[in-house]
Amino acid sequence: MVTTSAEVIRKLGYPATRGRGEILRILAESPLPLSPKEILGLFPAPKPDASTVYRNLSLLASLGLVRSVALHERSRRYEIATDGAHRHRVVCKGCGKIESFQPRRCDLSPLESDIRSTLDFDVEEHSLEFFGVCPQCRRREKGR
Amino acid sequence: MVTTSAEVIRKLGYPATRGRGEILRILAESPLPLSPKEILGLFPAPKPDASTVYRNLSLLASLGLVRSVALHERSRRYEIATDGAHRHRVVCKGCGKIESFQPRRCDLSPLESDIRSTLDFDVEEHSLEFFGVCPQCRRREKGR
DNA sequence: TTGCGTTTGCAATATAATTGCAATGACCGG
DNA sequence: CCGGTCATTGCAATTATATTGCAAACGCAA
Repeated sequence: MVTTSAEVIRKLGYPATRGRGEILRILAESPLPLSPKEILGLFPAPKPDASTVYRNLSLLASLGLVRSVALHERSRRYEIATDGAHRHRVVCKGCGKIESFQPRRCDLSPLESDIRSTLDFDVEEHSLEFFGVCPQCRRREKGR
Repeated sequence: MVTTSAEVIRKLGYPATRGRGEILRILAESPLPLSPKEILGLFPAPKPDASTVYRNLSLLASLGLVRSVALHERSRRYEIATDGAHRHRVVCKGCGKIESFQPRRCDLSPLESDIRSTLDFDVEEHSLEFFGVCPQCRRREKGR
């Protein structure tokens, strides 16, 4: 039995509007985290107002259906959170290119217990991003 | 022999202005990463214009003397990068409290070689932040 | 289909960051 | 120590990003 995103949203107690469904679809189809503006750009006509996109991204994030990704940029980015797969990013310092990858292992539990015992924080999630130079920019740098 | 921050800046080819020295001092004395606005607030009079703070933070970041920290907030934060210590953050989802810590071990090199071999990116740095619930907010949640 | 509570579009507003330009400041050579 | 040069600063305007109030439109349970 398939569970549509609309059903998920309704089960969580909110009306499944067109905007919400589209945002989840757009993010699910994107290999990269998207900014609100990019999401709006990918909306089929009629495009909603930008404020609707912002409001829905906040709601979906608070419901745990999307996740915000911080990449040291001016604007936030969002990714789908419903496919369970935990992903990390590599960002090129030269050209800004973003690549996602799913780590073979991502065992930060020793660190998380450190945090638990030292700071008494319950850690619920983490965000791990890498910054470096992509092949193209490396070649360009070498060439100089 | 002591090396003042002014000397460091000059050696890198830029005039050592008052603003630059103060920013480095303020960040060096802060246990937490600060936003540009917070940094401005900590400036002794006469306070510079906000644009000066932004410009100098960009410059100091490009020189590698400060580092920006992304905590899923609207504004960037900055920390001193000259004390060598690599730090991570734990942010409370309830109240926003930020704690810094220096991990006992932070060995992400297996992940970084993964990235190197799979994506051919040269990884130069990473950013690892944790999000959870602090003791106070946990108590408050339980109490409800 | 109807009614009710939520969401949307729109416009205004808030917040963060960037830029152009004239005046000021840093610092090198003498 | 002083003057000249070039970078930096303050100021004001501008852009980018995000948030909010409110009336009209929509989603959905019965």
